[in-house]
Amino acid sequence: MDLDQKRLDLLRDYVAEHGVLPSYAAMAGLIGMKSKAGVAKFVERLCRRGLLRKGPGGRLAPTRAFHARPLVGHAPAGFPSPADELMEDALTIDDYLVDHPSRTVLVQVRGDSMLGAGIQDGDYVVVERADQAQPGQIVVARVDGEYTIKYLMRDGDGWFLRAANPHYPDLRPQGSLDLFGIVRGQFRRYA
Amino acid sequence: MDLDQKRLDLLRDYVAEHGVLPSYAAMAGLIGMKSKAGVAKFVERLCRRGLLRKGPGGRLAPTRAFHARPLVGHAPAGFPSPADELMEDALTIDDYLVDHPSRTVLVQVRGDSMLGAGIQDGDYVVVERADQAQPGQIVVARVDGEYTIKYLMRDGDGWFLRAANPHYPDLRPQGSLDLFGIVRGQFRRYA
DNA sequence: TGACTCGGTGAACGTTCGTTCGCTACCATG
DNA sequence: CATGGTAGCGAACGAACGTTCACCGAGTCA
Repeated sequence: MDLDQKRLDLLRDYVAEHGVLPSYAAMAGLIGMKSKAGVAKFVERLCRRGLLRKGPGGRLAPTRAFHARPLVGHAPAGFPSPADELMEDALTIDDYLVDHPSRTVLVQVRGDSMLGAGIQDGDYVVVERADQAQPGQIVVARVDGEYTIKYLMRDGDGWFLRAANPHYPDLRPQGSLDLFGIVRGQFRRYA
Repeated sequence: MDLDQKRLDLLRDYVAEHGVLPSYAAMAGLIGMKSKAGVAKFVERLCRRGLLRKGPGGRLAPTRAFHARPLVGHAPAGFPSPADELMEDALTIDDYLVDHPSRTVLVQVRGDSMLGAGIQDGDYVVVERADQAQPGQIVVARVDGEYTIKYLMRDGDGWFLRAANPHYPDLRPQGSLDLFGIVRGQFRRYA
């Protein structure tokens, strides 16, 4: 329904501003209704669409889908008109990049040693704390007292780190190579 | 306080799972208290730290800071021990990448024409819908019926699109060049 | 040792919440 | 025309909510 879509937008704006869903009474004022009963039916429609749900104690909660951004298609493959935002495809950036919130931190990258892997100076990487990783993964490690982002590699002589930029030499730790975490994702903003 | 930090983690996990803050009673069970009054004081401490706040109608709401992920420093410049997570620096990925939620969509990139700008095949870009842009910005545009991601450029002959990959020729639209949106950000996940 | 703060308990209180029910209006379908 | 489904109104209800108050033990400082 088109009217409900308008109301949904108002709801999203409210949540963006206040961080919580409004009470039924407040929602009535928000979306232009006069009775809480009307709101209840509206809410039930949203639940059916999977945008809201009722958690423990009957508390109303927004779902993933509520926060998700529409994913309109591919480029340059020619994607469908953005008008038909069926929300069939949608994703939440944060959820997509972070698997284990409590073990995850962000690190801003300095330098161009990983340029070949699409990681530029100034980019942020999503790092999951870990003390072991697989060869081939991009990791944040401390080697000889300094933190760095590199590919983790292994050969007959043991573990070492390799930049994606061929101008950098491989890094073989003198002592131990201690891992800070595994790079799970990356993001960047344009001016 | 260290104890409150532990409780905060529990709270975050709860919110991650249910999408809403628990009631005071439920929170008591969660963090191991026996009275709602104790919870009220705990909540007040979190409000003072700027992690929660009370919205309209006294409704408790998580703030930006509540959702933010710790930003531990820079690499490879040698960043401070992750132990001192003062949360002084923290950011919310979604907020960082999206300025205008209602005008923003995500598009998955196909092809390597923007490789030089650090945008790889399979990456997602954050696109803000717009029908005009500045020269030099990365845009999604439809040229001769096909959508594509390129630098928007302008010279004496008018507007055209340029790939970051020098193997691709400039794209000069036969008819009009219609803009879909401006690329505001980019993100990617590693296996 | 006394005074004070801080984190927590337990109970009581008034409010606000979401639910429910009956009703009306509209609109498509047969 | 009758019919059934959908959208909203208005009022009433019980339950759950967050607040408040008095009280207690542990730590701290003079």
